[in-house]
Amino acid sequence: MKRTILIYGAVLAVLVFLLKFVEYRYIVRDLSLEFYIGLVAILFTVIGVWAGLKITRKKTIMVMQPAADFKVNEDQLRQLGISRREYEVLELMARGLTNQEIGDRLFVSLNTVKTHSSNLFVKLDVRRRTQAIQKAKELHLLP
Amino acid sequence: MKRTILIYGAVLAVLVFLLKFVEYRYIVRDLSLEFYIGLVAILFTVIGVWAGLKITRKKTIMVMQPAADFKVNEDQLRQLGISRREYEVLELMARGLTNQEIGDRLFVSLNTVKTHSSNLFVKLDVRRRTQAIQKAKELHLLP
DNA sequence: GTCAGAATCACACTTTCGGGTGAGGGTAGA
DNA sequence: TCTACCCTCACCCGAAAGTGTGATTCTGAC
Repeated sequence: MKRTILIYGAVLAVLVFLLKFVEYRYIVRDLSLEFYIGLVAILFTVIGVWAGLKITRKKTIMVMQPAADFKVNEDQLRQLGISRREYEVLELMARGLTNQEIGDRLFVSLNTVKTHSSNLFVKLDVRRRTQAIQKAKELHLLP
Repeated sequence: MKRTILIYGAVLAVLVFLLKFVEYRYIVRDLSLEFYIGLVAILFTVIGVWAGLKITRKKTIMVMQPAADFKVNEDQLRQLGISRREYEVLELMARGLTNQEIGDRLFVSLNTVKTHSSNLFVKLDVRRRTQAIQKAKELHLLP
């Protein structure tokens, strides 16, 4: 947050400086007032668009979370104690792969995948892979 | 789309007019150049923010659509030749129930559920229930 | 260095799935 | 009526999935 304020302050300072610079050029070069004004207008329109998006982006993402750009709920993952490997297995599971296929993709044995999936089921409190997928989606662990 | 362009054009026209008006006041009233520039800057910053939000809002809403109101794609069901009973099995399958549990709920035997699910897999062109669920969601047969 | 947790694998065993085949009954349309 | 489709069920068999126990290796934190 502090850093954000600093960045915004710096940007503002640069803008003021730029304004003064443009003003200087205007006086020296004798460009038309309209041109000068237009330049400022365009510049600040761009600034406005940028600032507007920057400010609202966080809010927007929160609202659209269920649909488009999905973000893994990592806090939930940590809370449930799901490890990296287990999560990888979960992902492939959700794509409908068999344990053997998952093992092949992750370069581990079938038994290893079974172990991971078993641990996964305990942590997700389910009994079958279909339930695991279901629950993982509810908890925003999967899109 | 045409209306949008018209609206944007009108706004632009108003802005130009406003610009001229402010300019006029500047000349008449003899306000400082800095004040004038500042005014334009603020005005266009606001415009920029507004435009930026306006443009991105539509995208956001469109993206959110699939999540909110789900409607079963019955045409797709008919096209694939999926019967009522098969769809019921598919639904319960997606909830993570075993074939036995599905049978209990639908008051039919395990073998019947197996038959239905087998037919389902052929119609959906998949090999496992996890894939069937996945595909059914892609085809908007399931939420 | 030690210790906890993760990742890896094995093996034996049970349960669940899925494929294939066949078959009987019900219902709606040609 | 006959045909086509749906629903139902059974049996067999093999393939996945899931359980339980135990063991080794590696890594990061203390």
